[in-house]
Amino acid sequence: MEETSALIEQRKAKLTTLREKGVNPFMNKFAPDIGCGVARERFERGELSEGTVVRIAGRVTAHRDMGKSQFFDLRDSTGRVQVYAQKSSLSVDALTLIENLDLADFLGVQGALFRTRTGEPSVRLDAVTILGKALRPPPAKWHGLEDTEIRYRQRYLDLMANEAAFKVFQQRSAIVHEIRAFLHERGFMEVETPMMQSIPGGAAAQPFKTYHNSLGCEFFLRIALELYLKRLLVGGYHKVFEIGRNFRNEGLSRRHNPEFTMLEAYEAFGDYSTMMSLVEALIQHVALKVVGTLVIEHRDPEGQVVKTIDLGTFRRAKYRDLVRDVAGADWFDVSPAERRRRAVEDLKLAGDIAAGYEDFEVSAAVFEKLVEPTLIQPTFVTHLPYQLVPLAKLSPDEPETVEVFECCINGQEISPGYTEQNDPIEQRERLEGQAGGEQQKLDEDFLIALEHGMPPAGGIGIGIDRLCMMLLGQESIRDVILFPQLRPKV
RNA sequence: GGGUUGGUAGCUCAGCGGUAGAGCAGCGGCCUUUUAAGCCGUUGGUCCAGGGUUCAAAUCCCUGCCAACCCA
Repeated sequence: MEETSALIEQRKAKLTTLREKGVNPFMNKFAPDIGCGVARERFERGELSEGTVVRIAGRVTAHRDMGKSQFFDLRDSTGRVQVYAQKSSLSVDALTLIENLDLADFLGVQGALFRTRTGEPSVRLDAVTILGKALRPPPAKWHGLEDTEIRYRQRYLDLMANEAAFKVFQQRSAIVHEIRAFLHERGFMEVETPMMQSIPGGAAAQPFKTYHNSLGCEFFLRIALELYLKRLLVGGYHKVFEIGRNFRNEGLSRRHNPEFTMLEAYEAFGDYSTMMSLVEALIQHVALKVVGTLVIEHRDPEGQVVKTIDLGTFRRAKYRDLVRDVAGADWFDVSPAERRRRAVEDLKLAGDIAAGYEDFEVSAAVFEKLVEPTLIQPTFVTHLPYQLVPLAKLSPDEPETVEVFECCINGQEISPGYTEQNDPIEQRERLEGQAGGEQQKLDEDFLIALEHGMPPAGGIGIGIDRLCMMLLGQESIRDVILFPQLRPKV
């Protein structure tokens, strides 16, 4: 970006002026003794008294020039506080600095706390240091930055201009922190497994390819964590989890980013039922700690509540019952050909049902298109057809189904979980017979690991991005990922 | 991949065949407690790119690029 504008030239000229007068506009160090927002709050609460000298540092976000009196707002990650400078009492250096000040510059300020006539908690500037000159103008101050493309491509500007966005990513960080705390508390060990895999497994998805020069072979970026975490159960760890990036070479949408963050956790001697309790407790823990409530409100841009999600109770429902609710009580009693006809003609799913779809995939399309989007309140969908989940164990009571749940909230699948298959012979058969006839290679090493004996176990995955969308009231995955993937700009 | 909407000053936007506009920011001036400070003055443009229609195109048409939303 070599483009120049008058605004940049003006700022550069001020930079030169500062240098000429012996002021270093990019000071190496300034040690604040309190945050801007903290100083303001503690003064307001009476914990700091008038006259207390504070050292604060932050970005200049507003400047009100009264002539001999100068006011500006200094902002850091804790908030903002007003600084007051009386020109007549400034040193020559400080005066030079104030006169060459621009919005977005970083300053270090020392001064005493006091209240202005209007009662605004302020710092009376006594000494000032410029810590980092901004050569480009910041986005406008009260419209914020609305251009979605700039918000995503230059997220730092979004964070600078939009307090709501700034807060979302602080909360996302808190969510991940609380998930770790919750799992550590229950004795889970965090591990890291390969992102580059020669056989990508654990899910049905298109992988990204890459190449290792000195090994001279292709690798794939992982599409799931599952198969490596189960190897660790074989190795003897009983409770493991990983939070990490998965990569899927598929479309982008409001709910899909090519790289996304998953939690997977496995517990030896657990099953899908104990894992359901774990997911429920985990989501409730995180909601209470980060949002402070189990009742999550989603609002439209005007601030009207458009959706309320009650995390207090998690309903349990069977897959087949939910499909029957939308497709007819006799849905599973008619012939496969009739089901396909009804799906295409009556339910208008022509575009969602490929010619080669098998019978269970027709029902799966009904579930995905007509049931899942309606599951706003937390629902564990159980007893899925076995073809959908080749890595889970069959239900003893209903052998056409597997011991699996899909936890749907906010109309999206947020967390699958199941009783993990630990029979190596059956696992091999299931993987070999996997649906869709995809030429997916078998991960022989994984099957060998199972042959060495894996304890019965329950496993879960939680899509962290979708969890954040649900908890933080964001309708686009791009609003909970700091740097979402966009087409590179030439 | 298809459809819809959008791309104009640093930011937010108006203009939709006839001289390129506003608010804020910037620059100059006034003001010793302001806070979306105020008042006076003022600078600033590859109207996303390329082609076409026209006496005349930001505006109409075509192609392309980028984004958002919807659909697949």
